[in-house]
Amino acid sequence: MDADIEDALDTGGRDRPLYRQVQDRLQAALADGVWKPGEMLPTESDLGQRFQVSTGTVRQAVLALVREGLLTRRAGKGTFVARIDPSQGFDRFFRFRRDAPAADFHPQIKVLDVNTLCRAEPSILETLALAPGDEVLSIKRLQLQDETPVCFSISYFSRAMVPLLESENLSERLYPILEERFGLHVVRADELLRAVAADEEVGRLLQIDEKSPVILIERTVYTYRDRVLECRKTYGRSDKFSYKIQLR
Amino acid sequence: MDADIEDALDTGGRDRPLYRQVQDRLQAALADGVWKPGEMLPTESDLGQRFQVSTGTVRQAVLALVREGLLTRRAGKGTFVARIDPSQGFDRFFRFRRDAPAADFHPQIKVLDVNTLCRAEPSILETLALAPGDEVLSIKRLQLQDETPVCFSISYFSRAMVPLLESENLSERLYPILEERFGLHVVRADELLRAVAADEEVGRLLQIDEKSPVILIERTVYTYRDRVLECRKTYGRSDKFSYKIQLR
DNA sequence: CAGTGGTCTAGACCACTAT
DNA sequence: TAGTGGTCTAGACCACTGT
Repeated sequence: MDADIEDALDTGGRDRPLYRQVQDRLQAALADGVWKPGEMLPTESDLGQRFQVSTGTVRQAVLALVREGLLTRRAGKGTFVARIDPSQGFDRFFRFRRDAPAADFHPQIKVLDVNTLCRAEPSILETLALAPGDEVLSIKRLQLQDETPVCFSISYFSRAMVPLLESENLSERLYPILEERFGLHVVRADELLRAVAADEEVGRLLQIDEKSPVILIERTVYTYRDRVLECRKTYGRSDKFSYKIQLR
Repeated sequence: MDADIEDALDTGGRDRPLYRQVQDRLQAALADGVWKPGEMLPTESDLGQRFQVSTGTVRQAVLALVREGLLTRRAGKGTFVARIDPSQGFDRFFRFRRDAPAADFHPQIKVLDVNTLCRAEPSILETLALAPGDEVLSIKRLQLQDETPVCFSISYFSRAMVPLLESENLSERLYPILEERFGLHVVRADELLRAVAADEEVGRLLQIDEKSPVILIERTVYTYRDRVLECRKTYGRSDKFSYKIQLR
Protein backbone atom coordinates (compact mmCIF):
# COMPACT_ATOMS: atom_id res chain seq x y z
CA MET A 1 0.00 0.00 0.00
CA ASP A 2 2.71 2.42 1.04
CA ALA A 3 5.01 0.86 -1.54
CA ASP A 4 4.72 3.77 -3.99
CA ILE A 5 5.44 6.19 -1.20
CA GLU A 6 8.66 4.46 -0.35
CA ASP A 7 10.02 4.51 -3.89
CA ALA A 8 13.12 6.60 -4.30
CA LEU A 9 12.62 10.22 -5.27
CA ASP A 10 14.18 11.69 -8.36
CA THR A 11 17.30 13.42 -7.07
CA GLY A 12 19.12 13.44 -10.41
CA GLY A 13 16.97 15.02 -13.09
CA ARG A 14 15.54 17.63 -10.75
CA ASP A 15 12.63 18.58 -12.97
CA ARG A 16 10.69 18.99 -9.72
CA PRO A 17 12.26 19.99 -6.42
CA LEU A 18 12.31 17.34 -3.73
CA TYR A 19 9.67 18.99 -1.56
CA ARG A 20 7.28 19.05 -4.55
CA GLN A 21 7.87 15.37 -5.12
CA VAL A 22 7.16 14.68 -1.46
CA GLN A 23 4.03 16.83 -1.71
CA ASP A 24 2.87 14.86 -4.77
CA ARG A 25 3.46 11.54 -3.03
CA LEU A 26 1.55 12.63 0.05
CA GLN A 27 -1.31 13.99 -2.02
CA ALA A 28 -1.50 10.73 -3.99
CA ALA A 29 -1.50 8.77 -0.75
CA LEU A 30 -4.36 10.91 0.56
CA ALA A 31 -6.26 10.32 -2.69
CA ASP A 32 -5.68 6.58 -2.28
CA GLY A 33 -7.08 6.72 1.22
CA VAL A 34 -3.85 5.60 2.88
CA TRP A 35 -4.84 7.88 5.75
CA LYS A 36 -8.54 8.62 6.31
CA PRO A 37 -9.94 12.03 7.25
CA GLY A 38 -9.15 12.74 10.89
CA GLU A 39 -6.29 10.25 11.10
CA MET A 40 -2.79 11.25 12.05
CA LEU A 41 0.08 11.16 9.58
CA PRO A 42 3.56 9.93 10.49
CA THR A 43 5.75 12.55 12.14
CA GLU A 44 8.03 14.86 10.20
CA SER A 45 11.14 12.90 11.08
CA ASP A 46 9.39 9.62 10.25
CA LEU A 47 8.38 10.90 6.82
CA GLY A 48 11.87 12.29 6.36
CA GLN A 49 13.35 8.84 6.91
CA ARG A 50 10.86 7.18 4.57
CA PHE A 51 11.57 9.65 1.77
CA GLN A 52 15.26 9.97 2.62
CA VAL A 53 15.07 13.75 2.88
CA SER A 54 15.54 16.15 5.76
CA THR A 55 12.67 17.14 8.01
CA GLY A 56 12.87 20.67 6.61
CA THR A 57 11.96 19.33 3.18
CA VAL A 58 9.08 17.27 4.56
CA ARG A 59 7.96 20.37 6.39
CA GLN A 60 7.80 22.41 3.18
CA ALA A 61 5.67 19.72 1.53
CA VAL A 62 3.32 19.34 4.50
CA LEU A 63 2.83 23.10 4.93
CA ALA A 64 1.87 23.40 1.26
CA LEU A 65 -0.81 20.75 1.77
CA VAL A 66 -2.00 22.57 4.89
CA ARG A 67 -2.39 25.75 2.83
CA GLU A 68 -4.40 23.78 0.27
CA GLY A 69 -6.69 22.63 3.05
CA LEU A 70 -5.85 18.92 2.77
CA LEU A 71 -4.02 18.64 6.10
CA THR A 72 -4.13 20.31 9.50
CA ARG A 73 -1.45 20.45 12.14
CA ARG A 74 -1.57 21.03 15.85
CA ALA A 75 1.52 21.79 17.90
CA GLY A 76 2.30 19.02 20.31
CA LYS A 77 -0.18 16.62 18.69
CA GLY A 78 0.62 15.92 15.08
CA THR A 79 -0.42 16.29 11.45
CA PHE A 80 -3.90 15.12 10.50
CA VAL A 81 -5.98 14.61 7.39
CA ALA A 82 -8.33 17.58 7.21
CA ARG A 83 -11.99 16.82 7.63
CA ILE A 84 -15.26 18.64 7.31
CA ASP A 85 -15.89 20.07 10.73
CA PRO A 86 -19.60 19.76 11.47
CA SER A 87 -19.33 22.51 14.07
CA GLN A 88 -17.77 24.80 11.50
CA GLY A 89 -21.24 25.44 10.14
CA PHE A 90 -21.29 27.19 6.83
CA ASP A 91 -17.99 28.93 7.24
CA ARG A 92 -15.94 26.99 4.78
CA PHE A 93 -18.10 26.35 1.76
CA PHE A 94 -20.99 28.68 2.41
CA ARG A 95 -20.81 32.40 2.62
CA PHE A 96 -24.10 33.59 3.99
CA ARG A 97 -24.03 36.96 5.52
CA ARG A 98 -24.59 36.51 9.19
CA ASP A 99 -26.39 39.39 10.80
CA ALA A 100 -26.59 37.29 13.92
CA PRO A 101 -23.54 35.76 15.60
CA ALA A 102 -22.43 32.50 13.99
CA ALA A 103 -23.65 30.55 16.98
CA ASP A 104 -27.21 31.73 16.38
CA PHE A 105 -27.20 30.68 12.76
CA HIS A 106 -28.78 27.24 12.58
CA PRO A 107 -30.84 26.96 9.45
CA GLN A 108 -33.39 24.21 9.27
CA ILE A 109 -33.18 22.02 6.19
CA LYS A 110 -36.30 20.61 4.59
CA VAL A 111 -35.94 17.83 2.01
CA LEU A 112 -38.39 18.42 -0.82
CA ASP A 113 -37.57 15.74 -3.35
CA VAL A 114 -35.11 12.92 -3.99
CA ASN A 115 -35.09 11.44 -7.45
CA THR A 116 -33.07 9.22 -9.76
CA LEU A 117 -32.87 10.66 -13.24
CA CYS A 118 -32.15 8.51 -16.27
CA ARG A 119 -31.87 11.45 -18.60
CA ALA A 120 -30.34 14.43 -16.84
CA GLU A 121 -29.50 17.64 -18.66
CA PRO A 122 -26.42 17.35 -20.87
CA SER A 123 -24.66 20.14 -18.95
CA ILE A 124 -25.13 18.25 -15.68
CA LEU A 125 -23.89 15.00 -17.20
CA GLU A 126 -20.87 16.74 -18.63
CA THR A 127 -19.98 18.38 -15.32
CA LEU A 128 -20.32 15.07 -13.49
CA ALA A 129 -18.21 13.39 -16.20
CA LEU A 130 -21.02 10.94 -17.02
CA ALA A 131 -22.23 9.51 -20.31
CA PRO A 132 -25.78 9.88 -21.65
CA GLY A 133 -27.91 7.23 -20.00
CA ASP A 134 -25.89 7.19 -16.76
CA GLU A 135 -28.09 7.68 -13.74
CA VAL A 136 -28.06 10.91 -11.75
CA LEU A 137 -29.38 11.40 -8.23
CA SER A 138 -31.07 14.75 -7.65
CA ILE A 139 -31.90 16.17 -4.24
CA LYS A 140 -34.02 19.28 -3.77
CA ARG A 141 -33.76 20.98 -0.40
CA LEU A 142 -34.99 24.18 1.17
CA GLN A 143 -33.22 26.03 3.97
CA LEU A 144 -35.23 28.03 6.46
CA GLN A 145 -34.14 30.39 9.17
CA ASP A 146 -36.83 31.14 11.76
CA GLU A 147 -39.51 29.59 9.54
CA THR A 148 -38.54 31.89 6.64
CA PRO A 149 -37.12 30.31 3.48
CA VAL A 150 -33.61 31.53 2.75
CA CYS A 151 -32.47 29.44 -0.18
CA PHE A 152 -33.49 26.52 -2.33
CA SER A 153 -30.97 24.11 -3.83
CA ILE A 154 -30.84 21.20 -6.24
CA SER A 155 -27.86 18.86 -5.91
CA TYR A 156 -26.82 16.35 -8.54
CA PHE A 157 -24.65 13.31 -7.90
CA SER A 158 -23.48 10.41 -9.99
CA ARG A 159 -25.89 7.67 -8.91
CA ALA A 160 -23.15 5.06 -8.90
CA MET A 161 -20.87 7.11 -6.67
CA VAL A 162 -23.33 7.42 -3.76
CA PRO A 163 -25.39 4.21 -3.51
CA LEU A 164 -28.20 4.42 -0.97
CA LEU A 165 -27.47 8.06 -0.14
CA GLU A 166 -31.24 8.55 -0.01
CA SER A 167 -31.45 6.26 3.01
CA GLU A 168 -29.44 8.77 5.05
CA ASN A 169 -30.96 11.69 6.91
CA LEU A 170 -30.73 14.31 4.18
CA SER A 171 -31.89 17.16 6.38
CA GLU A 172 -28.38 17.19 7.80
CA ARG A 173 -25.36 18.67 6.00
CA LEU A 174 -24.46 16.49 3.06
CA TYR A 175 -20.67 16.69 3.17
CA PRO A 176 -20.18 14.98 6.53
CA ILE A 177 -22.49 12.20 5.27
CA LEU A 178 -20.42 11.80 2.11
CA GLU A 179 -17.28 11.62 4.21
CA GLU A 180 -18.53 9.19 6.83
CA ARG A 181 -20.64 6.87 4.69
CA PHE A 182 -18.84 6.92 1.37
CA GLY A 183 -15.30 8.04 2.19
CA LEU A 184 -15.76 10.93 -0.23
CA HIS A 185 -13.92 13.96 1.05
CA VAL A 186 -14.64 17.46 -0.21
CA VAL A 187 -11.37 19.12 -1.24
CA ARG A 188 -12.46 22.25 -3.08
CA ALA A 189 -15.38 23.91 -4.81
CA ASP A 190 -15.86 26.29 -7.71
CA GLU A 191 -18.78 28.66 -7.69
CA LEU A 192 -20.32 30.84 -10.36
CA LEU A 193 -22.72 33.54 -9.17
CA ARG A 194 -25.40 35.27 -11.18
CA ALA A 195 -28.56 37.27 -10.64
CA VAL A 196 -31.67 35.77 -12.21
CA ALA A 197 -35.45 36.20 -12.04
CA ALA A 198 -37.30 33.64 -9.93
CA ASP A 199 -39.36 31.19 -11.96
CA GLU A 200 -42.67 29.81 -10.71
CA GLU A 201 -41.11 27.00 -8.60
CA VAL A 202 -38.40 29.16 -7.03
CA GLY A 203 -40.87 31.97 -6.30
CA ARG A 204 -43.30 29.58 -4.65
CA LEU A 205 -40.65 27.87 -2.52
CA LEU A 206 -38.92 31.06 -1.40
CA GLN A 207 -42.29 32.77 -0.86
CA ILE A 208 -41.50 35.67 -3.14
CA ASP A 209 -43.12 36.99 -6.32
CA GLU A 210 -42.32 35.29 -9.58
CA LYS A 211 -39.67 37.25 -11.48
CA SER A 212 -38.20 38.70 -8.28
CA PRO A 213 -34.41 38.88 -8.39
CA VAL A 214 -32.65 35.92 -6.77
CA ILE A 215 -29.00 35.01 -6.59
CA LEU A 216 -28.09 31.82 -8.44
CA ILE A 217 -24.97 29.96 -7.36
CA GLU A 218 -23.79 27.13 -9.57
CA ARG A 219 -21.37 25.10 -7.57
CA THR A 220 -19.09 22.25 -8.60
CA VAL A 221 -17.56 20.27 -5.75
CA TYR A 222 -14.37 18.27 -6.15
CA THR A 223 -12.72 15.50 -4.20
CA TYR A 224 -9.14 14.28 -4.63
CA ARG A 225 -7.61 14.11 -8.10
CA ASP A 226 -10.05 16.76 -9.38
CA ARG A 227 -12.86 14.23 -9.41
CA VAL A 228 -16.28 15.91 -9.45
CA LEU A 229 -18.44 14.91 -6.52
CA GLU A 230 -21.49 17.10 -6.80
CA CYS A 231 -22.92 19.90 -8.83
CA ARG A 232 -25.51 22.09 -7.23
CA LYS A 233 -27.68 25.04 -8.08
CA THR A 234 -28.67 27.27 -5.20
CA TYR A 235 -31.27 30.02 -5.45
CA GLY A 236 -30.98 32.57 -2.65
CA ARG A 237 -33.62 35.06 -1.56
CA SER A 238 -32.15 38.47 -2.22
CA ASP A 239 -33.29 39.98 1.06
CA LYS A 240 -32.01 37.09 3.20
CA PHE A 241 -29.00 35.89 1.31
CA SER A 242 -25.81 37.62 0.37
CA TYR A 243 -22.32 36.47 -0.38
CA LYS A 244 -19.11 37.79 1.11
CA ILE A 245 -15.63 37.55 -0.37
CA GLN A 246 -12.24 38.86 0.60
CA LEU A 247 -9.84 39.51 -2.26
CA ARG A 248 -6.08 39.84 -1.91
CA MET B 1 13.32 56.74 8.42
CA ASP B 2 14.70 53.24 8.68
CA ALA B 3 15.46 53.90 12.31
CA ASP B 4 12.46 51.95 13.58
CA ILE B 5 13.40 49.04 11.38
CA GLU B 6 16.84 48.84 12.90
CA ASP B 7 15.62 48.73 16.47
CA ALA B 8 16.39 45.49 18.23
CA LEU B 9 13.75 42.80 18.09
CA ASP B 10 12.23 41.30 21.19
CA THR B 11 14.18 38.11 21.73
CA GLY B 12 13.39 37.82 25.40
CA GLY B 13 9.64 37.96 25.98
CA ARG B 14 8.85 35.93 22.89
CA ASP B 15 5.19 36.90 22.75
CA ARG B 16 5.67 36.91 18.98
CA PRO B 17 8.16 34.76 17.11
CA LEU B 18 11.05 36.56 15.46
CA TYR B 19 9.80 36.04 11.92
CA ARG B 20 6.46 37.63 12.85
CA GLN B 21 8.27 40.61 14.30
CA VAL B 22 10.30 40.93 11.10
CA GLN B 23 7.09 40.62 9.10
CA ASP B 24 5.48 43.38 11.17
CA ARG B 25 8.48 45.67 10.71
CA LEU B 26 8.51 45.13 6.97
CA GLN B 27 4.78 45.68 6.71
CA ALA B 28 5.06 48.90 8.70
CA ALA B 29 7.90 50.05 6.46
CA LEU B 30 5.76 49.36 3.39
CA ALA B 31 2.91 51.33 4.95
CA ASP B 32 5.32 54.19 5.60
CA GLY B 33 6.39 54.16 1.98
CA VAL B 34 10.01 53.30 2.77
CA TRP B 35 9.97 51.33 -0.48
CA LYS B 36 7.55 52.38 -3.22
CA PRO B 37 5.54 49.94 -5.36
CA GLY B 38 7.85 48.33 -7.91
CA GLU B 39 11.03 49.06 -5.97
CA MET B 40 13.41 46.37 -4.84
CA LEU B 41 13.88 45.49 -1.18
CA PRO B 42 17.26 44.72 0.36
CA THR B 43 18.40 41.13 -0.11
CA GLU B 44 17.64 38.40 2.38
CA SER B 45 21.12 38.43 3.85
CA ASP B 46 21.08 42.23 4.04
CA LEU B 47 17.78 42.19 5.94
CA GLY B 48 19.13 39.40 8.12
CA GLN B 49 22.06 41.58 9.15
CA ARG B 50 19.83 44.59 9.83
CA PHE B 51 17.49 42.61 12.02
CA GLN B 52 20.22 40.40 13.46
CA VAL B 53 18.45 37.20 12.50
CA SER B 54 19.31 34.41 10.10
CA THR B 55 18.28 34.56 6.45
CA GLY B 56 15.89 31.67 7.05
CA THR B 57 13.95 33.83 9.48
CA VAL B 58 13.86 36.76 7.04
CA ARG B 59 12.72 34.31 4.41
CA GLN B 60 9.75 33.19 6.49
CA ALA B 61 8.67 36.79 6.99
CA VAL B 62 9.07 37.73 3.34
CA LEU B 63 7.20 34.67 2.07
CA ALA B 64 4.28 35.48 4.36
CA LEU B 65 4.10 38.95 2.84
CA VAL B 66 4.29 37.44 -0.64
CA ARG B 67 1.29 35.24 0.21
CA GLU B 68 -0.56 38.32 1.39
CA GLY B 69 0.12 39.94 -1.96
CA LEU B 70 2.28 42.78 -0.60
CA LEU B 71 5.56 41.60 -2.12
CA THR B 72 6.69 39.64 -5.16
CA ARG B 73 9.95 37.78 -5.68
CA ARG B 74 11.77 36.73 -8.81
CA ALA B 75 14.62 34.22 -8.72
CA GLY B 76 17.88 35.83 -9.68
CA LYS B 77 16.46 39.36 -9.45
CA GLY B 78 15.18 40.21 -6.02
CA THR B 79 12.20 40.99 -3.84
CA PHE B 80 9.92 43.83 -4.93
CA VAL B 81 6.97 45.80 -3.60
CA ALA B 82 3.90 44.37 -5.36
CA ARG B 83 2.12 46.73 -7.70
CA ILE B 84 -1.08 46.77 -9.63
CA ASP B 85 -0.17 45.27 -12.96
CA PRO B 86 -2.01 47.25 -15.65
CA SER B 87 -1.66 44.30 -18.05
CA GLN B 88 -3.28 42.03 -15.49
CA GLY B 89 -6.63 43.37 -16.58
CA PHE B 90 -9.42 42.45 -14.26
CA ASP B 91 -7.83 39.30 -12.97
CA ARG B 92 -7.01 40.40 -9.49
CA PHE B 93 -9.90 42.44 -8.20
CA PHE B 94 -12.53 41.73 -10.80
CA ARG B 95 -14.09 38.39 -11.53
CA PHE B 96 -15.98 38.73 -14.76
CA ARG B 97 -16.67 35.53 -16.49
CA ARG B 98 -14.64 35.52 -19.65
CA ASP B 99 -16.25 33.60 -22.43
CA ALA B 100 -13.55 34.95 -24.67
CA PRO B 101 -9.84 34.48 -23.95
CA ALA B 102 -8.51 37.04 -21.49
CA ALA B 103 -6.56 38.78 -24.21
CA ASP B 104 -9.80 39.62 -26.05
CA PHE B 105 -11.42 41.15 -23.01
CA HIS B 106 -10.91 44.91 -23.21
CA PRO B 107 -13.96 46.68 -21.88
CA GLN B 108 -14.41 50.29 -22.76
CA ILE B 109 -15.03 52.63 -19.84
CA LYS B 110 -17.33 55.61 -20.15
CA VAL B 111 -17.28 58.27 -17.44
CA LEU B 112 -20.83 59.41 -16.73
CA ASP B 113 -20.50 61.76 -13.80
CA VAL B 114 -17.93 63.12 -11.36
CA ASN B 115 -19.23 64.96 -8.35
CA THR B 116 -18.21 66.30 -4.96
CA LEU B 117 -20.81 65.55 -2.32
CA CYS B 118 -21.10 67.57 0.86
CA ARG B 119 -23.70 65.31 2.36
CA ALA B 120 -23.09 61.71 1.39
CA GLU B 121 -25.17 58.85 2.76
CA PRO B 122 -24.31 57.99 6.36
CA SER B 123 -23.36 54.42 5.41
CA ILE B 124 -20.85 55.72 2.86
CA LEU B 125 -19.38 58.17 5.35
CA GLU B 126 -19.09 55.46 7.95
CA THR B 127 -17.35 53.06 5.59
CA LEU B 128 -14.90 55.77 4.50
CA ALA B 129 -14.33 56.65 8.17
CA LEU B 130 -15.45 60.25 7.60
CA ALA B 131 -17.49 62.61 9.75
CA PRO B 132 -20.77 64.24 8.65
CA GLY B 133 -19.91 67.25 6.53
CA ASP B 134 -16.68 65.78 5.17
CA GLU B 135 -16.57 65.93 1.40
CA VAL B 136 -16.93 62.79 -0.72
CA LEU B 137 -15.96 62.40 -4.37
CA SER B 138 -18.32 60.23 -6.39
CA ILE B 139 -17.54 58.82 -9.82
CA LYS B 140 -20.12 57.09 -11.98
CA ARG B 141 -18.79 54.94 -14.77
CA LEU B 142 -20.19 52.49 -17.30
CA GLN B 143 -18.28 49.57 -18.75
CA LEU B 144 -19.08 48.39 -22.26
CA GLN B 145 -17.89 45.36 -24.16
CA ASP B 146 -18.47 45.57 -27.92
CA GLU B 147 -20.80 48.57 -27.49
CA THR B 148 -22.96 46.63 -25.01
CA PRO B 149 -23.15 47.84 -21.40
CA VAL B 150 -21.87 45.22 -18.97
CA CYS B 151 -21.86 46.97 -15.63
CA PHE B 152 -22.38 50.33 -14.02
CA SER B 153 -20.49 51.46 -10.96
CA ILE B 154 -20.42 54.32 -8.47
CA SER B 155 -17.18 54.86 -6.58
CA TYR B 156 -16.84 56.96 -3.46
CA PHE B 157 -13.59 58.44 -2.17
CA SER B 158 -12.68 60.71 0.67
CA ARG B 159 -12.29 64.03 -1.14
CA ALA B 160 -9.25 64.99 0.91
CA MET B 161 -7.45 61.76 0.13
CA VAL B 162 -7.48 62.17 -3.65
CA PRO B 163 -7.16 65.88 -4.51
CA LEU B 164 -7.56 66.61 -8.22
CA LEU B 165 -8.37 62.99 -9.06
CA GLU B 166 -10.96 64.35 -11.47
CA SER B 167 -8.25 65.93 -13.60
CA GLU B 168 -6.94 62.44 -14.46
CA ASN B 169 -8.23 60.35 -17.32
CA LEU B 170 -10.94 58.45 -15.48
CA SER B 171 -11.75 56.18 -18.39
CA GLU B 172 -8.64 54.22 -17.44
CA ARG B 173 -8.45 51.83 -14.53
CA LEU B 174 -8.56 53.76 -11.26
CA TYR B 175 -6.10 51.75 -9.16
CA PRO B 176 -2.99 52.44 -11.25
CA ILE B 177 -3.92 56.13 -11.13
CA LEU B 178 -4.23 56.03 -7.35
CA GLU B 179 -0.86 54.31 -7.13
CA GLU B 180 1.02 56.57 -9.52
CA ARG B 181 -0.51 59.94 -8.65
CA PHE B 182 -1.30 59.59 -4.98
CA GLY B 183 0.96 56.78 -3.76
CA LEU B 184 -2.15 54.92 -2.60
CA HIS B 185 -1.65 51.21 -3.06
CA VAL B 186 -4.53 48.76 -3.08
CA VAL B 187 -3.81 45.94 -0.65
CA ARG B 188 -7.10 44.07 -0.35
CA ALA B 189 -10.81 44.35 -0.97
CA ASP B 190 -13.97 43.01 0.63
CA GLU B 191 -17.00 42.37 -1.51
CA LEU B 192 -20.62 41.68 -0.67
CA LEU B 193 -22.77 40.30 -3.49
CA ARG B 194 -26.53 40.45 -3.77
CA ALA B 195 -29.23 40.15 -6.41
CA VAL B 196 -31.46 43.20 -6.75
CA ALA B 197 -34.00 44.60 -9.18
CA ALA B 198 -32.77 47.33 -11.51
CA ASP B 199 -34.12 50.78 -10.71
CA GLU B 200 -34.87 53.34 -13.40
CA GLU B 201 -31.29 54.65 -13.67
CA VAL B 202 -29.62 51.24 -13.68
CA GLY B 203 -32.11 49.86 -16.19
CA ARG B 204 -31.60 52.81 -18.52
CA LEU B 205 -27.81 52.66 -18.34
CA LEU B 206 -27.53 48.89 -18.74
CA GLN B 207 -30.23 48.94 -21.46
CA ILE B 208 -32.44 46.44 -19.71
CA ASP B 209 -36.00 46.62 -18.40
CA GLU B 210 -36.60 48.26 -15.06
CA LYS B 211 -36.93 45.62 -12.32
CA SER B 212 -34.78 43.13 -14.22
CA PRO B 213 -32.48 41.18 -11.92
CA VAL B 214 -28.97 42.61 -11.64
CA ILE B 215 -26.05 41.60 -9.48
CA LEU B 216 -25.01 44.24 -6.94
CA ILE B 217 -21.46 44.16 -5.63
CA GLU B 218 -20.64 46.40 -2.70
CA ARG B 219 -16.90 46.65 -2.51
CA THR B 220 -14.66 48.18 0.14
CA VAL B 221 -11.04 48.68 -0.90
CA TYR B 222 -8.24 48.92 1.64
CA THR B 223 -4.69 50.19 1.54
CA TYR B 224 -2.02 49.61 4.18
CA ARG B 225 -2.98 49.63 7.86
CA ASP B 226 -6.59 48.71 6.99
CA ARG B 227 -7.24 52.25 5.80
CA VAL B 228 -10.29 52.44 3.54
CA LEU B 229 -9.50 53.84 0.11
CA GLU B 230 -12.71 53.46 -1.82
CA CYS B 231 -16.17 52.10 -1.53
CA ARG B 232 -17.97 51.17 -4.71
CA LYS B 233 -21.30 49.81 -5.81
CA THR B 234 -21.31 47.89 -9.06
CA TYR B 235 -24.48 46.81 -10.86
CA GLY B 236 -23.84 43.99 -13.33
CA ARG B 237 -26.12 42.93 -16.19
CA SER B 238 -27.17 39.40 -15.38
CA ASP B 239 -26.70 38.09 -18.90
CA LYS B 240 -23.23 39.58 -19.35
CA PHE B 241 -21.81 39.52 -15.88
CA SER B 242 -21.12 36.65 -13.54
CA TYR B 243 -18.75 36.09 -10.70
CA LYS B 244 -16.42 33.17 -10.22
CA ILE B 245 -14.90 31.96 -6.96
CA GLN B 246 -12.75 29.04 -5.97
CA LEU B 247 -13.15 27.83 -2.40
CA ARG B 248 -10.65 25.72 -0.54
C1' DC C 1 31.03 37.30 -13.99
C1' DA C 2 28.75 38.54 -9.39
C1' DG C 3 24.44 38.71 -7.11
C1' DT C 4 19.81 37.11 -6.38
C1' DG C 5 16.31 33.95 -4.69
C1' DG C 6 15.27 28.58 -4.62
C1' DT C 7 16.28 24.45 -2.46
C1' DC C 8 18.22 21.46 1.06
C1' DT C 9 20.65 19.89 5.14
C1' DA C 10 21.56 18.76 10.07
C1' DG C 11 21.27 20.16 13.72
C1' DA C 12 19.33 23.07 18.21
C1' DC C 13 15.96 24.64 21.56
C1' DC C 14 11.22 25.75 22.71
C1' DA C 15 6.04 25.26 23.75
C1' DC C 16 2.42 22.39 23.70
C1' DT C 17 -0.11 17.80 24.46
C1' DA C 18 -0.92 13.63 26.59
C1' DT C 19 0.01 10.09 30.01
C1' DT D 1 8.12 12.32 30.98
C1' DA D 2 8.16 11.48 26.04
C1' DG D 3 6.71 12.94 21.68
C1' DT D 4 4.86 16.37 18.64
C1' DG D 5 5.12 20.51 15.76
C1' DG D 6 7.05 25.60 16.00
C1' DT D 7 10.94 28.29 15.60
C1' DC D 8 15.70 29.36 14.49
C1' DT D 9 20.44 28.87 12.97
C1' DA D 10 24.51 28.60 9.79
C1' DG D 11 25.81 26.91 6.51
C1' DA D 12 25.77 24.52 1.34
C1' DC D 13 24.83 24.21 -3.58
C1' DC D 14 21.88 25.33 -7.46
C1' DA D 15 19.40 28.06 -11.27
C1' DC D 16 18.44 32.26 -12.87
C1' DT D 17 19.40 37.26 -14.00
C1' DG D 18 21.97 41.02 -15.65
C1' DT D 19 26.72 42.98 -16.95
